Amino acid sequence: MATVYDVAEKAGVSIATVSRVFNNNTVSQSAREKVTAAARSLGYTPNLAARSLMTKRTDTIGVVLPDMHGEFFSELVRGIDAGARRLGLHMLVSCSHDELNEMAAVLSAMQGRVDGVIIMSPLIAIDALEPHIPPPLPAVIVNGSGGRGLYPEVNLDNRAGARQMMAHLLAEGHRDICIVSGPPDNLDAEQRQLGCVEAASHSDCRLRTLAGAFTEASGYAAGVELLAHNALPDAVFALNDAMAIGCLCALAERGIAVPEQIALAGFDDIPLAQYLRPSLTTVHVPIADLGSRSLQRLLAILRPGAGAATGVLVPELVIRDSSRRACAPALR
Amino acid sequence: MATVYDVAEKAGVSIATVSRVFNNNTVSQSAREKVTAAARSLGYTPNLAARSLMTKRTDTIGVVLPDMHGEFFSELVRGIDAGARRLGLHMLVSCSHDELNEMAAVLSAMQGRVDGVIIMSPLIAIDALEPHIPPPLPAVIVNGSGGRGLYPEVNLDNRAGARQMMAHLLAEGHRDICIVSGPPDNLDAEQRQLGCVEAASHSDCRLRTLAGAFTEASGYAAGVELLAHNALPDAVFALNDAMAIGCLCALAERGIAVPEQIALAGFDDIPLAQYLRPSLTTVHVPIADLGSRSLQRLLAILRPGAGAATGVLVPELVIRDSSRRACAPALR
DNA sequence: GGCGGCGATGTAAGCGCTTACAGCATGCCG
DNA sequence: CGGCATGCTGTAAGCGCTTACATCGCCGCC
Repeated sequence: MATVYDVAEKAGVSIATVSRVFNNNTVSQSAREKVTAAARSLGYTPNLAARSLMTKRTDTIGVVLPDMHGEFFSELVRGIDAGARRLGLHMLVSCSHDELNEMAAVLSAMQGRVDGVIIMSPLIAIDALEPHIPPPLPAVIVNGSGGRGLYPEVNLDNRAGARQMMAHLLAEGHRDICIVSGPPDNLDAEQRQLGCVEAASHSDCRLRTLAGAFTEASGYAAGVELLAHNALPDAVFALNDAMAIGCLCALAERGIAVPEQIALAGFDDIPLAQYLRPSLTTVHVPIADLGSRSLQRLLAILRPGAGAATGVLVPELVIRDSSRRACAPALR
Repeated sequence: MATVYDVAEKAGVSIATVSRVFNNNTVSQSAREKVTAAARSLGYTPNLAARSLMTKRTDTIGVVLPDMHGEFFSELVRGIDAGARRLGLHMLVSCSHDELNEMAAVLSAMQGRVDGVIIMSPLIAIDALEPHIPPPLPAVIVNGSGGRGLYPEVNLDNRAGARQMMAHLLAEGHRDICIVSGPPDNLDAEQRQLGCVEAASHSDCRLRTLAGAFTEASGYAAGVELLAHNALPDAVFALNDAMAIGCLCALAERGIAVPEQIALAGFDDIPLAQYLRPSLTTVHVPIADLGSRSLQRLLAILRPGAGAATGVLVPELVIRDSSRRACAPALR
């Protein structure tokens, strides 16, 4: 690999000038041209390790994620990557961390490789995690409430989303609503559930809960369990779309018509939600926004001056067929 | 930040000894203990830029991906990440590259940051891409056929998968089959289509093609178009599951029963394929394997000695309800 | 008892880069 | 015409680390 010395020699200038050319510093036009030509002909690329040894920057941000499947993961990463690339930053990703130790290990391994991290940790409470974030490492927490305010957070207002859905179901006249919950200890799931309870407490609604785990299989199981009892609820609110799909499958197998006999709703608005039969009423979560927003937040720390955006995203109710009052089935 | 000098001083040894402790070289037990203690008390972490300046390694591998949504992306990354973490490697990810220039830019930016790259490029032909891979950068190509053999490839045998599905549909007695194709120039799509044509040519089957784009919406559109003609085919084979779902939606809206009036099949076996009504016959693609396999391949270059696994993964036919011969609907 | 061998340690030389500082024209002002 | 600000360039130091090489005991053996 060619170095600044090779380029300098070939261009007939000093290494300082070469460096200046590659850092957009003040260099005469003629020198700049000589250097660029020499660099190209030698196939020179600055050695980034050496550079970051001097500059103390890596131009890389770390992304530490839990064990996520499907859309959520991809969208979030896309959201971050899009922003990062625009800013000339790279993205060091590490996923599938559901345990504090793993998380801590990854965070300490990232130290020195990244200028800052975006951490998503729906299972591990932030206050437990905070001591494991190496102090000099700027960090932003995504969707994990409960920090002591040491790190900026970007949160999705799961509670508000759940409240909206409940309000909709109540408005449709449902008074016996069954929730299919998320995995225990999952913060998103907890917040969604809380929203439901809040909304229900302001009404004369009966609320039951069935255990779920954010997977299609657990939704299916919940559907089966539902059918085992003789009294069917008016509506089922699965706390994510995957479970709603599993549940829908169970109901359809037993010949229960949705929404005629029972209304169904999900949460997340995954792309195919609108292509289910019936199309699924759900809460739209702007996942990519969550990613780009957290990047902005991180950037506000790394490059002071840039203003930070707000840290709360409010999801939006999307009403489709699966929750509509029994009537002529609409076409999509 | 503390350096080797600080630790050396505090431990009363030389910097070489400190370095040796952190690189598992021969050091006396007593020295090792003194150094570890000093390091911990100072919160010392080796500076990775300096280290890789010396060692010429970054312990990081690059992952360059196209614009992918949904499962595929997450699963692939999970497959790679799982293997990488086990080996103490990091993962620099860059996604959403559908254009040669972007791809080239990212590859050159990765040079020096990674020890090797895994490239997936279903839209850009490999022989066009190869000149843009910086020569010193070890690379593995995932699922992009057509290279000149300069780089090892890990491929999914899309063609074999499509042939299997066609064989199944033919065995079920379908002789008028409609394919919903993938995006133009997408290599996976092309291979799948080729497999279909091959299989059909050995039979007395009539094959039609409708344009698709691997999205639910395009599948829906294809379904609508299908219904516009009066002669419905016996079976629809959507070249991925997302389109099959869209198509199913269009058929259901018009009251066409699947599989009674028309059989339907997809490709990919996304997790929820089995939770559709009817459950979707599809071709199972071991995506995470694709990721871990390509990592293995890359490793075989980086750490010679480790044997490389084979580079072709054969997908597996998964027969569910959507293609079954008209009969009593099975329960899942 | 001297000597080769061996294992642990220290010394010092860089890895390739950025950047403070100094040097050197050049041009302008007094 | 001297002096000084200005703009470009070169010199050299040093970022924090690894590692070749030299050093130094120390042991066992001839």
